[in-house]
Amino acid sequence: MMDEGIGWMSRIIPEMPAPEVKLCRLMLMVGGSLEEELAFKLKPHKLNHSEFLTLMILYSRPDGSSTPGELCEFTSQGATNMTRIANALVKRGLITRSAGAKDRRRVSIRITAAGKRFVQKMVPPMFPQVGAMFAGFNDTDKRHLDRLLRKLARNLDQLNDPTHP
Amino acid sequence: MMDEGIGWMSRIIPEMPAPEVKLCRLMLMVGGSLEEELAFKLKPHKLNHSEFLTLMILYSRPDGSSTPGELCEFTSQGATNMTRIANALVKRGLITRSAGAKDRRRVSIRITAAGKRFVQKMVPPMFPQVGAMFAGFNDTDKRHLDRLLRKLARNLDQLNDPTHP
DNA sequence: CTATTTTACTTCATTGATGAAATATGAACT
DNA sequence: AGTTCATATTTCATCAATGAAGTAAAATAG
Repeated sequence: MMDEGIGWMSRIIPEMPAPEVKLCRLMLMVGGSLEEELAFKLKPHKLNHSEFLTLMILYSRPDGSSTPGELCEFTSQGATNMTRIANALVKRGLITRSAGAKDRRRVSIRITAAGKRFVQKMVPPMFPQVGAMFAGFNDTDKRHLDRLLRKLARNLDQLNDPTHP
Repeated sequence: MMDEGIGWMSRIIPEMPAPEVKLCRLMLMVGGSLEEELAFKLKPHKLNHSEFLTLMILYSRPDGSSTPGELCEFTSQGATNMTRIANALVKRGLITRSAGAKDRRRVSIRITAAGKRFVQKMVPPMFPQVGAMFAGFNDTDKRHLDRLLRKLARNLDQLNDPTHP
């Protein structure tokens, strides 16, 4: 269906790099499905992707704490949205927000015991679905996919950044 | 960075399928970057992803026309949003909206001559970037990536659908 | 042939994410 | 010390996307 569309297009616009364009569309589609799937699994817990990711990052830190700025980097969210996320998670008692000790501009965000329990409860039931996603993938497939995605990620990063655009 | 986070996590939650979870995160990250990159290229033309995709689908149809419902399917957008998209594109003169002839519930949406010119003007400059994304990918890499992404897409589709959930 | 149900789309209210501006603290300069 | 500049976060206004309810035209049932 997408193949037809792009096939037709490449007949009208012959200089189009059809295979690469197809891969782009594929990536976008799969990425979209995956987000959708994740949102679906998170909905019962009243979390969205960015809130979940924020919580998971806090969970995965030895000391369970970070700052809004750091979390913005790690989650690639804007500071504005991080404020909202923190508000939401604080309201649910999953994290705490406290004035930074050393630099008082920095706000310290820390996952609570309830937050940790919450993660421990909600995450494992997602594992089977994650497994099912990769049904039919052998170890070589997984290694290849990992390698290709990482290379793609690097290329994408360099695309706008590249110290000399 | 992500590797560390997941590495740590899998130490606390040993039943986690770490390689698969990593691939998920990778997919989400790469998908996100790609969306971002696309949004960036579209911004100067005052289009967003869904509007662009809608326009491209119309462009790639032999008769240049469709209906909101069909476009919803193809773009995986909600009907509500399709109304907004159509409004926006009509306002810019890139498409027309007219009452359906046969079935008067169906609205006919058609790309205009101006819309086609617009596409022809804006699309080719994106090609170099698309090429750059796949720098260092040989044909085998591309074939592998295509195959793995399609398999992943199939698995994801079956995940919620599967005729008997 | 009318009454009900279904389909196709639109309108309205709400949510999540963003950009621009405001606030507050710390760092650097003179 | 006092002024200026940079950094960290929040507030406010706006937009895109969604869900729920509304409207209008077909399809179907009685």
